[in-house]
Amino acid sequence: MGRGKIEIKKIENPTNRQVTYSKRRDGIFKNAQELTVLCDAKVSLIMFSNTNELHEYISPSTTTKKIYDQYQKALGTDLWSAQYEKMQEQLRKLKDINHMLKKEIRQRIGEDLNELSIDHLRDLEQNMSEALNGVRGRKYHVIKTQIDIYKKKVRNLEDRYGNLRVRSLEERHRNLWMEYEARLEDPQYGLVDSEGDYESAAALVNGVSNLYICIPPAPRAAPPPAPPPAS
Amino acid sequence: MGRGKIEIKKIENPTNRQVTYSKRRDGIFKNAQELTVLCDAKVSLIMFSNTNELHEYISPSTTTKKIYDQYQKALGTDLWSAQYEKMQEQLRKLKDINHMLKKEIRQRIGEDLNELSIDHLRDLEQNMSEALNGVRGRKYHVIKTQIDIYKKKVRNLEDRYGNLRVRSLEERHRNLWMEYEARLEDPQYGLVDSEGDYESAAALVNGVSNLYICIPPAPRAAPPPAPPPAS
DNA sequence: AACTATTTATAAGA
DNA sequence: TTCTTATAAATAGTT
Repeated sequence: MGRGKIEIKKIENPTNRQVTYSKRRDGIFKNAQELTVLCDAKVSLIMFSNTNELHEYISPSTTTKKIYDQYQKALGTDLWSAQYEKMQEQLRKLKDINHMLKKEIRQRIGEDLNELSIDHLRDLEQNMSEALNGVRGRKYHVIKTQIDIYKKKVRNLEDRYGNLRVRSLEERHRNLWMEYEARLEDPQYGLVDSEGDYESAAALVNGVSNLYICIPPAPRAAPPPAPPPAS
Repeated sequence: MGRGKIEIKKIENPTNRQVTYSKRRDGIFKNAQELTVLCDAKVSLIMFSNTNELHEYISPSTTTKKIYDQYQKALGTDLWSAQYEKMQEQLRKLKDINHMLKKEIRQRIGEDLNELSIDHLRDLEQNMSEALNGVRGRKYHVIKTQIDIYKKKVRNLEDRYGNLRVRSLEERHRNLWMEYEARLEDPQYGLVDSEGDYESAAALVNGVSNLYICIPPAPRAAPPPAPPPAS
C-alpha cells in the first residue's frame, strides 16, 4: 500500500526502517483502538522497536496487568497467581505452626500454664520429669566420658614414664569432679575438648523465648492478582 | 475501507461484530508480523474478543513473558518479582525459625542431646528443673482450687440443711485426693468443672513432636520471573 | 467463506 | 522531519 509494493524483509536503511516503524506502528495502534471500540474487545499491544523504545496500546476498559493475568489463566499456564496463593497459604501454615511451637515451649518453660487442664498438667509434668532424667543422664554420661579421657591420658603417661612425675596428674584426674563443681560457678572456665558448632543450640537453650518469639512481621503483601472480570 | 465508510462505535449486531472482529484481527496480526520483519521490532499482541476468546501474536524472536518482563523493567513498575522475592525470603525465615523451635522442643523432650556441650546440658537441666517445679506448682494449685470448690459446696449444704445427711458429702470431699490418685490410672474419668478450649494445647503437650515436625514440603516453586535480557 | 467496490494505509518523492 | 500522492492493502457490505 504505497507508491510501490515492498518485499516483507528487514529494511536495511536505518532511517527508512525507523520511518516505516513509526508509520506502521501508528497504523496498528489505530486499528487496535478501532477494534476495541467496534467489537468490544480488549487488546494489549506492546512493542519494542529495533532500538528498544517501548510503545504500548491498551484498551481503555482494562489494564496491561489484567490482560496478562487473564492471558495466563486462559492458557492454564498461570504460573503466577496460583503460585502466589500457594505461597500465601504456606506462610499462613508456617506461622500457625510457629505459634503452636512457641506455645509448647512456653509451657515447657513454665509459662502459659493457666489454660491447661489438670490432666494436661499431669501429662506435661510427667513428660518433663522423664525428659529431665534424660538430660541428667546425658550430662553425667558426658562428664564420665571426659573423665575417662583424662584417665587414659594418665595411664598413657604412666606407661611411658613410669611413676616418676605422674602422681600430680593422677591427682588432677581424681579432682575432676571437684573441678566440674567449681565450673558451675564460673561458666567461662571451659573444657579443653568441648566441640564447636553448637552456637545455634546454645542460642536455643538459653534464649529461645526471647529470640524467636519476635518473628518478623508479615510482608505488607499486595493483594494477589485480581481475577479477571467475568466478561 | 470497504463498500461503505463506517462509524467507529460498537457494532450492535453480534454476527456482524464477530465477523468484523475476525477480519480486523487478522489484519492487525498481519501488520504486526510485517512490522516485526520489516523493522526488526518485538511485538506482543494479546486480544480478548467480546466473548473472551484469546488470540495472540508474538514476534518469533521472543516470548510473551520476556516482553512482559522487559515491559515492567522499562516502566520500573515491577510489582511482582520484588514481592515474590519478599515472600520467598519470609518463607525461608519462618522455616528456619520453625526448625530451631522444633529442635529446642526435642531437646526439652530429651532427644537430640548429643550435640549439646556439658555447659548447655547443665543450663538446660536447671531450666527444665525450675520449669518442672512451676508445672507442679500449677498442678497443685489447680487441685487445691478444685478441692476448695467442693469444700464450699459442703459448707453450703451444711448451712442449709444442718448436719442431717451431709456426712456423706463431707466424706466425699475428704476423699478427693484419693479420687485424684485413682484418676491417674484412668484418664477417661474427667473432672466435672474442667474448662473447654484447650484442644490445641492438648495436641501440643501430647503430640507436638509427631504433629508438627512433619511440616508440609515447600511448594515446588517456579523460579522467580527471569530478569529481562539486557538488550 | 468468497467477492469487490471502496476506504484506508503507506512507500516514495518533494 | 512532515506533507503529498500514487498505489497497495484492508475491509464493509454483498453474494
